[in-house]
Amino acid sequence: MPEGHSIRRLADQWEKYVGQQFLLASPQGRFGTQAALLSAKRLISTDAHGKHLFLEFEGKNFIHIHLGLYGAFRWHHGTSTPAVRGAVRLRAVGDNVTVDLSGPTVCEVLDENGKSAIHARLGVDPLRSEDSIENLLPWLKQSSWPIGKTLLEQSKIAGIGNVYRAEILFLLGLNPHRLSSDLSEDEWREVWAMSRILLEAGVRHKGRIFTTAEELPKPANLPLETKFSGRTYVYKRTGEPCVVCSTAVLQQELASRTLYWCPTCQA
DNA sequence: GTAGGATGCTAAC
DNA sequence: TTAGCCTCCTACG
Repeated sequence: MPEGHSIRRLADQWEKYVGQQFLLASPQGRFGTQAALLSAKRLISTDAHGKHLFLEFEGKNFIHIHLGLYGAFRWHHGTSTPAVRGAVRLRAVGDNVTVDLSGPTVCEVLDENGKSAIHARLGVDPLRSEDSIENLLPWLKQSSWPIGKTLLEQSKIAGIGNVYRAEILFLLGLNPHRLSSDLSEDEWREVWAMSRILLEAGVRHKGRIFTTAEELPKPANLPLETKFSGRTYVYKRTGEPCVVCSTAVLQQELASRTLYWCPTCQA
């Protein structure tokens, strides 16, 4: 689940508890010392940038979390504290909620400078309304990276993962191997706009990626009244007929991740 | 019921 | 470059 939309959603969920005190513990042990340090402090604010989540506690201390591939939060509403299930790195107990975090790639406490350093190495985020792709255009114009690689590069564009990469490129009919410098500025603006639309939809759909949803933009030349059997157009659909042209969807490695695409629609 | 891959990154080598 | 994280989902039987 954890592409940028999931992290934004988590920040929104935590936002409801701003002002509350949390008792922090690390049942698994790996976050024990730092949990003790911040335990019983009030939650001050939340922030999400790309796939990184920040929870600010009193004293300008930030818990920085990156879920990686497996990481997950489990929310238990109510006053009873449930038994720990699995390897829980961080348990936060508030007035009316218990939140368990397991399997993150990163869970650490940072000060303001540490947080700034993370922001500094992340690119523009389609879910941060103040961000735009305009300042990145000069870099894109001279980049020889294929766009399928650029979209996953968190230091340039933050928040897009492997599912959204495949779906964004398919919806716009872009060949993933085209060079970043080969796209016009307007094409990059379209990529940005589509990224925004899809990630925002992911937040609305409770963190589920559902790019074929009715209200979303459709690929060009989509036959009328097409019925979809899945939540994505090409992601994880190797060998299945493309919904537009019936060509078999291809699978191929690009930037160390499995890319799915239609060689006809994305010629 | 079980096996295996994955929406991703870090740290060790 | 590779192992590790340690969970969830899907495909298979």
